[in-house]
Amino acid sequence: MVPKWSQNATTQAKLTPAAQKSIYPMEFTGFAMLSQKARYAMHALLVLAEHGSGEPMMIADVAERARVPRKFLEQILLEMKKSGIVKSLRGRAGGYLLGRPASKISFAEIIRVTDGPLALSPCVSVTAYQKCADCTDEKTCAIRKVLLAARDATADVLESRTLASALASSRRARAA
Amino acid sequence: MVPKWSQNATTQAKLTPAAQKSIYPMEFTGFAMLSQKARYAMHALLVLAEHGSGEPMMIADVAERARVPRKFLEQILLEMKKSGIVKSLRGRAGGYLLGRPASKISFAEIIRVTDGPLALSPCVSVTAYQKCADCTDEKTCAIRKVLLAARDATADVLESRTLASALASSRRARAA
DNA sequence: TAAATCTCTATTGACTCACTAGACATTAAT
DNA sequence: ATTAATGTCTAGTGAGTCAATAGAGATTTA
Repeated sequence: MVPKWSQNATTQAKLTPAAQKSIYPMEFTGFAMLSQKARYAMHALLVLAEHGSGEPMMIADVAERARVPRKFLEQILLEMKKSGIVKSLRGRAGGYLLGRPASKISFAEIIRVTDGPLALSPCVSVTAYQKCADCTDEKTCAIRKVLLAARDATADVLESRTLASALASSRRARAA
Repeated sequence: MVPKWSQNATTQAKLTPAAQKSIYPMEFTGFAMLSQKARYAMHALLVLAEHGSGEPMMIADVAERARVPRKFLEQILLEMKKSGIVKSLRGRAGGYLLGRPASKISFAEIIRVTDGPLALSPCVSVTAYQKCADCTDEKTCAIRKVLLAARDATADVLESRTLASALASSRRARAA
């Protein structure tokens, strides 16, 4: 039950093939753990945000700067495009650009696209609500109240942090 | 990419075998979604909390009251026992009891046992920290700050809510 | 027309999830 | 001492997910 990445190094199981090839040579488990895809997406979008909104940036360049496997990044950026987070230009001098100012792209949005809703349970999801099948009374459910509070706390943080604010805070940290 | 449980009913894919048999006939996806095991654990522990600390309660009874498959519940309670959340009596008139007062058992603890750390990334985990492999400087990482704030927000909520407080709030809601 | 780019679908191997099965150990009543 | 009732433990299973990889197709510019 103990997640593999919480075991100490000597007892650690062998790596997944993904992890062996990936720049993240660890196994992750944990109920709220972001997928590799989400981490890749955040890195790539920060690269695009840093690059600015002048010329488009080619997938290959983004892949290199963000250290994301190129073919995987293609899929990720395609999803980002479908959700409006980025836009693309095709053909000869094509590439990717942010779809909106970096200050209008929150981490909550990025994570929802790659990994789905933030809620701990469908019955507390704002973007994808569903009643639990066994729940006799949602108003009095002891568990739902807790999960709702947890979701709201997470969402508050992730909605308020944007690519722009993250970039700014990291620049501030670097300066200091 | 859109998680299946956020699609509307008519386009919903067929259920997993687990979901078909389970009392939760839905598919879940979502980065922070609790496992079925965690939900079962919370239900079962609330049943034990409600039952009180007098006589032990048999697995079979807990399973029925909490509506959890009996064999699966055995495994869950065994893990809970190993972490000290419950204790058991073996033999003829055996059964399970909470290992501590319900006011000393937080949801954070339950979830950590069933689903692992609360952190969104190993580098922000308090209970199972690990450095990310690609991270050149943790102090200036744009992403880490966001994930850390999210983890802290979630943990604050889940650490503060206990079986006792959940039970009380649900009783209050029922009275109103 | 060719070259460079993004777009889309399919496939893969290792792993996880939610169980299920069944043998084993312990205790209390008879 | 035996038996019945309980918890303990290990292993297995089928469907599904994750993190890619492969390769053909569409679009644009030179």
